[in-house]
Amino acid sequence: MQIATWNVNSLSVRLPQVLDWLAANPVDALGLQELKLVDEKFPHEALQEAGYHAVSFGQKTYNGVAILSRTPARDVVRNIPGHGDEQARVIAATLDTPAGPLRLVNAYFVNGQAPGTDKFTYKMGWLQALHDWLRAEMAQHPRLALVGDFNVAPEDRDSFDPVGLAGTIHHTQEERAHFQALLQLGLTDAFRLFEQPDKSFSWWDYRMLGFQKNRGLRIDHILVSQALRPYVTACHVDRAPRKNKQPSDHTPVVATLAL
DNA sequence: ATGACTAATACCATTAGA
Repeated sequence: MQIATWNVNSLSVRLPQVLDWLAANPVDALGLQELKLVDEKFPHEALQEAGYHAVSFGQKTYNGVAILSRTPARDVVRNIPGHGDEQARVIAATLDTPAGPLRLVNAYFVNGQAPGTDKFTYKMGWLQALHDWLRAEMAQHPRLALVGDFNVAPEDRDSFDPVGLAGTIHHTQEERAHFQALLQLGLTDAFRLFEQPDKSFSWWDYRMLGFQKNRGLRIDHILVSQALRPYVTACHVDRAPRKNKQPSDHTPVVATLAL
């Protein structure tokens, strides 16, 4: 089976591209971020016609996440239990595969704007809460994948300019320490299980010909638990949608699992 | 480089993204 993540930067605008992409890439599950719409406006019908069930957690204007899946999702959790949050950033659900259940956690991590800002403080608290909840979630669901827009470039090689951007948002020690803490829960970055091209990124700024110059960051990730890791047979970034007319600034990341 | 794009808002300028 294949699972994927894609920050679409407005599902209303990007729905045709999502449908096109799913037609060409019929993944079993897709985590979407930055829906920027309320649940009442979620395009269930169009996705159903494309062969996908969906569970969504939206809000007006900003944020919003959803899980699309070939089979119905169950035991849906919205946001981090016990962590009060006005922003719709997490949706988790269980998918039943022939080989057993797979727990999928799809998250739109906080951006954080810049170190020293209130938003950065919010990001740190959110990351800690996610970590603490995931520890319990993984104990309950050994076969777990955490996918989404992490808004963290884990290592220097995940940035087009690690020197110039050192210490800036997505590159700070604090953010990277939180990413490492997730790995210490037993999660593995599926992308790095395999040989990858240099300068592999998943986001490029809309400005200054960022994509054309490959001035990007790898901030969209698929992390798998120890129980899932042996089943991962491939993981790649699909740059193709970034070449669309009116693209999202992010592009999908896809992992293949022998499930 | 206080910049550049893109999307949403009950709006024609501001906020947010990363």
